Amino acid sequence: MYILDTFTVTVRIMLVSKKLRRKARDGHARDEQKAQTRQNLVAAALKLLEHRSFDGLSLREVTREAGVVPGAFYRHFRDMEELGLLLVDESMTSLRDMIRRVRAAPVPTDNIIKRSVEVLVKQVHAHRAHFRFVAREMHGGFGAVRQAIRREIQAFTSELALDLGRLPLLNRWSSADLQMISGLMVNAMVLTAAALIEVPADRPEREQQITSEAEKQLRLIIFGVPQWKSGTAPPGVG
Amino acid sequence: MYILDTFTVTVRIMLVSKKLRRKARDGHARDEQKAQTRQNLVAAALKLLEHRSFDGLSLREVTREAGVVPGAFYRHFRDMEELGLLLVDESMTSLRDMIRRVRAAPVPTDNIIKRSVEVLVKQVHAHRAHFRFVAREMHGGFGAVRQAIRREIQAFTSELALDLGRLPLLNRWSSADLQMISGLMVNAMVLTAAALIEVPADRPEREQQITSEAEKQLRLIIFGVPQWKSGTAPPGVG
DNA sequence: TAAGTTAGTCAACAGATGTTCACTAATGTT
DNA sequence: AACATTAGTGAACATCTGTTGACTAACTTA
Repeated sequence: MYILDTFTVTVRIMLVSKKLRRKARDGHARDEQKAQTRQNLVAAALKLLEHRSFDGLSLREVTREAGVVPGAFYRHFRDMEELGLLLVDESMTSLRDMIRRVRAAPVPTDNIIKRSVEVLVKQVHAHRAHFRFVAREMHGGFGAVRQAIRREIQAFTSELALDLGRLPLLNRWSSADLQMISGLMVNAMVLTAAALIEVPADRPEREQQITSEAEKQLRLIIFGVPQWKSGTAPPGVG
Repeated sequence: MYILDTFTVTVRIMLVSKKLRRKARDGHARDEQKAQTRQNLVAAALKLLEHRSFDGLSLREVTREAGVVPGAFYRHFRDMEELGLLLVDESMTSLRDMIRRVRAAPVPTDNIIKRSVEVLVKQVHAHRAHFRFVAREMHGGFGAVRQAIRREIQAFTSELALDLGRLPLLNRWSSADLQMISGLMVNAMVLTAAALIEVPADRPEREQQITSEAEKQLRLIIFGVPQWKSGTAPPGVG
């Protein structure tokens, strides 16, 4: 009886030993541990979103993948929706980093286009899951998430329009037209990213093909501008 | 005892009375009824896909919406996947109808672009659910469906490239370049369709705005072509 | 008219889901 | 050293899921 009780206690301690993952050094061990779990949940979600879309994703799957009991989810998010919106936030940060990187170079450099595509490819590789999430949920079934993404992409497009306005080639265009052009470019970039994500890891030549196509497309868009007059058209076409 | 049995029978008949929906006139009443239910299932799925995406959709939801018991699903499809592939098929027929309609006009007409966008808008209104499905599942989480859509869109793009090659403006371009240009145009059209779908029914001015933006984009793409030489670039840009 | 087919029903199943609750032990605070 | 806080556990719940099988009445065919 005495021995049995001791045994039971021992087992119990082993079962909850996960809590010992980190020891208390500074005065914030608890907050750090919480942040760690929260990030585990986010990472788990992103991993699962490789094969499902967001509204085909269950709360229990996420916690299972994160190595945590279902109820623990509620210590971090009220909803799956709240998780989704956090993912949007994180993902858009990846996008913003990208444009910032392009802008960081001295502006009137040659080869802006080539450089931009290079940065895009690098960023897609570094944040594959984020880009996949954006491309997928941009048209996805989860209303709140979709709308959040659209709003952010809209803002992103406006930023790009401002940048484009500084190029000598484009600095005489109306902001509405610049908006349109940057819209076209953002579309091309998002779809390029989506295509890059689908490339199997063992087929690098497909990737080369996609990037050179993207460069061509961007060139075509930018070079179309001088030829283009709003409202008019060449004979036999527009 | 006697009365009770009669009552039971009566109730039973009422419960299954749904089968009387159609009477036997010609010799195919059964097949017609089956086809009708099948179409109900498809329509139910499309309706539900207005707010969910395909892998967030359950078999039971579909049958419930179609007014049929869950087991009945298997008389028509083996899987949800089979249903999904049928939806792809139906939806792509809508897309093909569209390009056929544009092509039906005498080719060297003026205003090709305006006409194309008009047809696009009409088609989106007529087959809203189909276009939503394509836009959503093109990047969606359900592998088989996504791949089927991509394959069809690829074929669609090639068709368009052929058509473009017949325009006097473009008939000297390599097929690879034509493919690239039509890719750009298909992107713009798909995204335009996606944007049109999101327009609330009570805001027709948003729709006007989207269509005129689409026209501008297509013009820009086509007018960029003469200016554009593969591999070269204007000073300070490419 | 009799016999055969079958679309759809009903009932049951094993399992997965979101959410809640009391509990515990490591952390933080006094 | 005593106290309060809380991240994570474990168990239970009602509900939903996909799939199966036996059954039946409308249809078809002969």
